[in-house]
Amino acid sequence: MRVPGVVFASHALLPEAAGDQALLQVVNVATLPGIVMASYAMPDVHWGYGFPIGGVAATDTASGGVISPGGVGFDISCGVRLLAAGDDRDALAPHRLRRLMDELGRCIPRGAGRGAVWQVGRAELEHVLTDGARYAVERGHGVARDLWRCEDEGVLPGADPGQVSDRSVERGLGQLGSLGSGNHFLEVQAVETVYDEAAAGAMGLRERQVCVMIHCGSRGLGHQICTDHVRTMDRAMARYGIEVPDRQLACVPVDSEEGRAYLAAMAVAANYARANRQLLSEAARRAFADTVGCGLDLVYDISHNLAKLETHQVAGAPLRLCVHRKGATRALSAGHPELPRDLAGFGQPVLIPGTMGTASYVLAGVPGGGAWHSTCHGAGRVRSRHRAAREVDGQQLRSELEAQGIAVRGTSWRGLAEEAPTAYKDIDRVVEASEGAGLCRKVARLVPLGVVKG
DNA sequence: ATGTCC
Repeated sequence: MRVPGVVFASHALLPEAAGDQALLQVVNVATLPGIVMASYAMPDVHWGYGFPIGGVAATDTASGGVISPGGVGFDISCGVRLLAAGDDRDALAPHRLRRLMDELGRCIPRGAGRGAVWQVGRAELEHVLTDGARYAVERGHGVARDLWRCEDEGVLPGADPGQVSDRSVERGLGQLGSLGSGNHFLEVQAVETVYDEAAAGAMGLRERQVCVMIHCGSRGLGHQICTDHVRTMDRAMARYGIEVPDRQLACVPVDSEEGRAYLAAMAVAANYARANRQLLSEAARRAFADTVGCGLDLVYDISHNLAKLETHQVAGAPLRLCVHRKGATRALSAGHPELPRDLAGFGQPVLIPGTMGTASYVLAGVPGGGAWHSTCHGAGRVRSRHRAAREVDGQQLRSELEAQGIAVRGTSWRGLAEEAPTAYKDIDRVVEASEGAGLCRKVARLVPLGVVKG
């Protein structure tokens, strides 16, 4: 290990599921060339590809620091977007909620492969890949204000479609504006508790308000980009004299041909993911307008799978770092120049999707935030998909959720069972540990009214 | 996460 491993967690949250190698992965990441300060893990840490999910690692770009696709994940720029409705939950009587959920269930494409809100050709897709959500808005899929409330204003700079394989583009063509599967969802929620009135007010949130949370990523396009660049780096590593304890940690110097190629391709996938969430927002807006007649204003949009080049003070000197966040969310403190002007006094909004049927959170960045201003990203899995599918009956789970008043529009019974709340850590404990560790503070807690499940 | 193996 070149640096220590630092795990932010309560004892109860430490990964202990049989065979969960997450803490070994924290150790493995600590061996990467150029890593600075520590290999960090958030309270929702669990076993991932190479890096743990919930891992944060920064490398010094000026002294051979590496970039590793495993430190971003296969679902590049997977993230969350929250929209606030004009209506409060009191206005959403059961029959109106049912109509709304039926319409969302009809118009939100989801599941492996199939369906997209926006059918584009190659030329149009290329604009999406370089200009992300901004291009979607320029083409009428949203309003200018949406972009002010997106991380990076909806566009990650430096995207080069020339670094992306034909196969990646092919996979991306038919999926623009779709949830995908696994833990991805679109939920109708209500604000249950506001912890910080001033911050919530600035974000446009109040108690009892209806919201829409969208959790999805870069679909097959991002997956293919990760696959392609892991293979390239696996072959190139030896030329740079790099050895890693796990082939899944394939990496190259940030400042190398392969490193720059990955970052340019990663930005392509990030822009696809941001446009994807923008298009799904527009579909949700149409469904709300048609069924309950109210609008949806964007609260924020933020990724939890990304590497970014950031300048941080290390031992009193500014260093240009490549900060990998995989299942970890950036959480800038108040006053940072990258924050939207009207939110500058409150810290970066951090959107935490809970497990299906449980709560979700809005958090904010705090001064002195550790781990390069990062915090948790969600509940964190504790049981494998296989085990959850064996132990949970999807149809029974849906009945239980409906009995709690949560409308469910799913895709497959098995997929529903794999995402059972029992397969995940308790989101309340994860958020409590994150706040307790000084990584963020609570702004609001939201509860589900209806879920469209990928 | 992922046309859950080109």
